[in-house]
Amino acid sequence: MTAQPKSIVIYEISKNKAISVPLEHESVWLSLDQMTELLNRDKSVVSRHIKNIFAEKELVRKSVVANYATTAPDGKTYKVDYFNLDVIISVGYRVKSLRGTQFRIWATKTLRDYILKGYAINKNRLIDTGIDELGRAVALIKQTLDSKVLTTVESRGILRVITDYAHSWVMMHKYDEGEIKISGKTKPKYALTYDEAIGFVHELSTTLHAQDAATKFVGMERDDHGLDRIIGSINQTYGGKDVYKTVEEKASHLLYFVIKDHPLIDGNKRSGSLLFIHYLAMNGLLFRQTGERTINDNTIVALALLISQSHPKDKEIMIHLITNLLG
DNA sequence: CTTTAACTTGCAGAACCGCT
DNA sequence: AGCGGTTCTGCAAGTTAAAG
Repeated sequence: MTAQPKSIVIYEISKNKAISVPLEHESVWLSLDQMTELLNRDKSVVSRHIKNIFAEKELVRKSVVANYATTAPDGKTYKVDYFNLDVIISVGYRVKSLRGTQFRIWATKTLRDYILKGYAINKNRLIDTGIDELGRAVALIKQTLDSKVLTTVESRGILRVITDYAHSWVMMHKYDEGEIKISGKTKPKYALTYDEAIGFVHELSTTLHAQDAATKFVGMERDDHGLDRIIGSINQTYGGKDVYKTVEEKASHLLYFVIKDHPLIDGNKRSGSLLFIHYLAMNGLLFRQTGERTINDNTIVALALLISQSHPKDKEIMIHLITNLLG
């Protein structure tokens, strides 16, 4: 495996010096030489610490080491061991130096929360590429969602990844932008009606029941006309103008309201997602000109989970997030 | 077989810790 | 303060592996 890892600066030593920590395969990997620089110690010292870490069975070698090929100045390639975050932190704790101390403080503070996700994000990166990062988070869980039936523990874990991620994203944006604007530029040409919507919901519940994948309450309306109200509100006009002007905006609110207001006894996430997809499709926004989906099923699953976990005060940022993903 | 780079090991000094 | 022990450290000298 050859790797020229994408670098992200995450560890600032001082105002004008920082160490680049490469991100690869959803984790952080450093070679011996890089750790030497990071921790400001002789290579032999780092080497010895690593050896001890494995000798003392603090970590198991094969689960934390990757073998890459690097190209030396002479053009030859050598195999170099890359050590993951666990090793970097372990060595960091053994090294006695100012650098080591700083690293430990930084690692404990900054990294711990991100280890779960497998990668670290610094503030600027988060602001610049927040939406891409969510996409990455979604991609990360994609395999899991695709490949197997989830246990409760696993789905909780995945949920935590999404919500943790979303939380940081929300915080950063709130802090740095102050105000959130809702985007989108597609004019609606199709309006969803209640009858149509409830038809879809019933269809969904029939399908799910046929697959034995739902309780009998899925698709059953609560008795407060919630769904009707939601559809009314996304079609709502004020002074002859739509309150929500674009398809992106309307679709986002539709998804958000169905999940958050739970007009159905059960199956709100699934129904909301279905109506969301339907609404996008009818307004020609589900597919790009290339025929590729604007928003794939996994992303919608992630969004649905995210919305259901989100705090009501973060409604605008959720809407913002969805409209951006549609953009 | 030689060169080169990556990595390990031997060694001695320094810092530290608990104990007397 | 002095002692024995441990851990960490850099240097120098080693081994290992890739490739001409």
